[in-house]
Amino acid sequence: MSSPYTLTLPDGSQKTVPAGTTPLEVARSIGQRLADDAVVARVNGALWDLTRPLEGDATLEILTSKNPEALEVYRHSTAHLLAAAVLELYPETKLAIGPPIKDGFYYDFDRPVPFTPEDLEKIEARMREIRDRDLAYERRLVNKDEGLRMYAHEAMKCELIEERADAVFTEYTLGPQFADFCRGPHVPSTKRIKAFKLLSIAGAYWRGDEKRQQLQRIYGTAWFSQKDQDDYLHKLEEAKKRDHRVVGKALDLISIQELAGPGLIFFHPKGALVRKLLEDWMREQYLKRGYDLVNTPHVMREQLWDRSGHLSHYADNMYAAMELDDARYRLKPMNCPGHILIYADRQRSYRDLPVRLGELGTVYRYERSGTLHGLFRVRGFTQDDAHIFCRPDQIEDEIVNCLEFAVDVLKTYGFHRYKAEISVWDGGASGKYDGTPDQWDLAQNALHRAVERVGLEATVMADEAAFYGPKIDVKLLDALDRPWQLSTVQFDFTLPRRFNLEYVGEDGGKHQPLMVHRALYGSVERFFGILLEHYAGAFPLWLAPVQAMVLPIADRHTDYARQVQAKLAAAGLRADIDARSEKVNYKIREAQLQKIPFMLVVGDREAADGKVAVRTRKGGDLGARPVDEVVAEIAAAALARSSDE
RNA sequence: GCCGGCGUAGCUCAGUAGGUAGAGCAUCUCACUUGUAAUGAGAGGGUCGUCCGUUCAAUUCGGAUCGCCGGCUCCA
Repeated sequence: MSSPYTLTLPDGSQKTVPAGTTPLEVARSIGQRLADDAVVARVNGALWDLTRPLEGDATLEILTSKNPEALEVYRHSTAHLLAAAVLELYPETKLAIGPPIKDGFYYDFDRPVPFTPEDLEKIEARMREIRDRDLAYERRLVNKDEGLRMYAHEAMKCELIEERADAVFTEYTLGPQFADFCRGPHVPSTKRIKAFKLLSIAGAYWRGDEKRQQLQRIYGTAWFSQKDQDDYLHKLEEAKKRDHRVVGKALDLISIQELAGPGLIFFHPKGALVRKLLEDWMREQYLKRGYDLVNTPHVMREQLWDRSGHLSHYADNMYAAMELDDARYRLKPMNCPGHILIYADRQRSYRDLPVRLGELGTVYRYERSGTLHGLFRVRGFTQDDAHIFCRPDQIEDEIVNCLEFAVDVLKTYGFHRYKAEISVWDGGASGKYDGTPDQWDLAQNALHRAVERVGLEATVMADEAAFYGPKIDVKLLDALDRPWQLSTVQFDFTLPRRFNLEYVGEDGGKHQPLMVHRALYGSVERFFGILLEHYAGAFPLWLAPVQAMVLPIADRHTDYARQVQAKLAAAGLRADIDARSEKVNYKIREAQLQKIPFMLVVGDREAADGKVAVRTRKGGDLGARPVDEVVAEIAAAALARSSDE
């Protein structure tokens, strides 16, 4: 029992230590710096408190602030600090859970009186006070029955203990008052916690279930150093500045009108122009890639939605029926039934397949008011929606084509980091999925093989498929490393059956085609918003609503400026002229704020020599050059659709 | 939908312990004719989101409602 332990360290070396040694002591024996920098240990693969004695031979790794898992532990400990501060200030508060999350942590509380922003300051101050007391995070073993009695006043904790705890569970204390049912591990003591800040208060449902009580969640951020935290807060500020709602307003691209209703987007002239470019590009691609463009009505009889199953599965998200003289009509929430009707309008031969029907289809969905968000979550939006009907032997190629198309979209718009998620079923165990095991196998295999063929990095999400079929989603990281979901390719085993879709096979018999939904921008509105944030409003040349602004220095240069503008227009460029009687500095500032790619300054010298002084929004003053040369160059750059400038 | 916060000029925001409001920018007018990120002066502009209530009096207090923001839930 008291025989020494043999520890295996990450470099493969071995170390013998007395029984009951803690990881922290081991770290110290290696070096004081390591001990100072240590946050948590990994013992036999599991995270372990630095101060928890080892229990036998083990592999041991000391995790320092360089390790992402250590940061999670650190944030979890900060969450405990928050809870301890809240209980000191507001002892009647009940605890729910307080996990680390990306960039920080939160803790959920139940308290009759809501927290206010002023409370947040008080709590944060108290956290610092407790931190300075340097209390230890002490791990204690508690017998389950005894624990339930100890936590009797904490109903939510009891619920968790009942559900998660073994016969003996662990709790972590912080000083004499605070104890929390918790798996741990934690940093050794509160003085380890350096930089943190409480950020916001929000409502959250107990266990994420909206039928249960609503708790108050306090969000915070925590970092190993003040600098890391400052960088993070700075990044938040930057993100705020490129918020598409702010930029969209500043550049006069879009608006949402209260009189018209929430979640409904108005595209102003410049926004509409950019949108047209996005749509034109997409339609061009459809035709190039063998899709047929179709258009389907915006309102259709309710029977159609009954047949498609939307009425029974999706009615909550649909606008209410309109009574017309002969029937009830519904605004379309999806384009698929319309495309299906076109497919089914005539008999299809196996030779006709694949049939690819595409539409920029505007759909309306009733989204709950609290979920609306700028262009990202709206009630009316346009999907670049296509449905592919094909034979089983074609499906893999079709998926490959969809994925290549999706990657092309990403590259065209300047997104270089992305990955795929394949959502599969649970194997049929739950019975919640439609379709036969054969269908699921066929479809999921096709998805996996297609991902491999395209060379996409993909993760498999078990039991995340839609009930009607597996899918693959493409997610991207934008200029600020924020993830967005973009393209989606989804199998549908349900609709072909509901609409009795058929084709006549080689054998003369009738067969059911496979059907795939796919949208690459997803929603044009949302994609527009993502682009706005990605580029911070500075659209690349080919998308910029105004590509060049001609700036006459004085009124006498206006005529020459118009000639320059005419040349730009003749080259197919969108050029404006700022002929106001203002100083050049003023005009430049405005053009710059409008993120116009090229400013062409013309004064006496340029007018005399047939030149323009070129200024780019990024590069500043580039000097004077012949007009024709400059126009040709800009036109060529626009045509190249470079995503960077 | 739920929890919390917010709603004052086109924009960003100040203000009134209840006595019908103010700045900067923008707009308009005039002067300046300008050389790479804001020329100066003057003028116009708000039923203080909407409705109801309390009050001699409400932008201010109370209630309702609409919208927005941060989350939760849900999702393209």
